[in-house]
Amino acid sequence: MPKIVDHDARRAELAAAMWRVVYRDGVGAATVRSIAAEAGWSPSALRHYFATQTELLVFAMEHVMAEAAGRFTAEARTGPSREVVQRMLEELLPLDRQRVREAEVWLLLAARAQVDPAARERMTEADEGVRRAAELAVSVLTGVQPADEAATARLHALLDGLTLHALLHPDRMPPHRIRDLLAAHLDELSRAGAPS
Amino acid sequence: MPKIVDHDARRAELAAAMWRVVYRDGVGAATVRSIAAEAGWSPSALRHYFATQTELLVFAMEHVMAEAAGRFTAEARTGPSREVVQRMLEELLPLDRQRVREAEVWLLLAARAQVDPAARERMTEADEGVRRAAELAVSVLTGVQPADEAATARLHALLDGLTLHALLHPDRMPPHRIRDLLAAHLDELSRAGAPS
DNA sequence: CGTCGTGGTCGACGATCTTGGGCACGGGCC
DNA sequence: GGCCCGTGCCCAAGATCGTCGACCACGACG
Repeated sequence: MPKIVDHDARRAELAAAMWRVVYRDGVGAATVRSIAAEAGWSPSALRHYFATQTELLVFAMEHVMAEAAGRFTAEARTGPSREVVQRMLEELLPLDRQRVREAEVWLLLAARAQVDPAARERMTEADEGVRRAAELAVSVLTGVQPADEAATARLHALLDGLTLHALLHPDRMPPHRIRDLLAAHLDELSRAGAPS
Repeated sequence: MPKIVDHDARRAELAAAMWRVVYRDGVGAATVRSIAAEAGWSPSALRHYFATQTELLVFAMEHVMAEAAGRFTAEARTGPSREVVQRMLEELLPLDRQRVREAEVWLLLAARAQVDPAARERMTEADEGVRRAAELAVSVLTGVQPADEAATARLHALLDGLTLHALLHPDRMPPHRIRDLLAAHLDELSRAGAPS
């Protein structure tokens, strides 16, 4: 049998090349050609590992989502306190330049999901992670198990809305303001759960 | 001097043609060529009224935003009650097929704003309208003048987050659920403002 | 009635993603 | 050790997109 390469490793390598391009030049530069050049291959080589550009974007997005999940499960291990919950959710928000760039890719995929059916279904997994984080936060802050479904959905929407505003108006929505608004919402959740 | 046409009228006509295409075939079909064909002109003719595609999108988006504003200032004229505020904000949410399509264009512009500087600044006006609506709602529900700034920003983020989720998971976020979640948030605002 | 600027079309350019055909390399088998 | 054939990879072309430049036509003004 012929030459054998580790497909999973190659896919991870290509995703890493894409993130290098995105971090350095922005999401606008994330073209198939530039990513291939960054990785040192021809554009056609990408097709052996990602049939379409959307697949590459989704794969790369899932990768950073998994990293974020790792960050906040590490946080959660220290115990489900109020501060831990806040830091956990902050891991999902674009509070530094790198995560702003990641959020740009997320937004690009959201827009593409309106057109590309493949992006639509695979995006679902991505923000299921955010939903679960919101669920955990609500459950911890209100002390109710299972977490209130409506409160979870509202927190989830708030997180994505804050992300969107951070991208659209970075001047009006600097990191500390995002943190404050999130804290205000979490405060209300705590009050609602423990009215005493 | 040569032939004279009403530029503003022509621009409105082109925007109307674009919305016909979007309503019928989705935002993915909103290409320069298809819009020109819908309007009955050559693609180059658009350039006399919109230098770039982004300009057309922004203009068309501003048009429907103005319509929405008209709808809810009509509502507001009946008096700033709790029900009026809810209906006013519901005008801004994708609760029917037509406004889902409008929200798709909004999302497309948001993604494009990450790349196209022209889209970025002009998008600002668009969601300033949403921000003002949120401000009015907060002021009415809490009975505090001027409206609490943080509460306004949170409501604004919630509105955009709900819109996003309605687009990404229409099955998990049907219209009545959007309404319920909004109502829950408005209830909390009322309680916070009038604790007695 | 002539002029010239505006309105409009055609064609082309550059960039994009995607696809098909072909070359090379190298591991398995005799 | 030498031959196969399948995998990996590239080149070039196709399709579609937004944008631009050159050109034609019409019509209002002088």
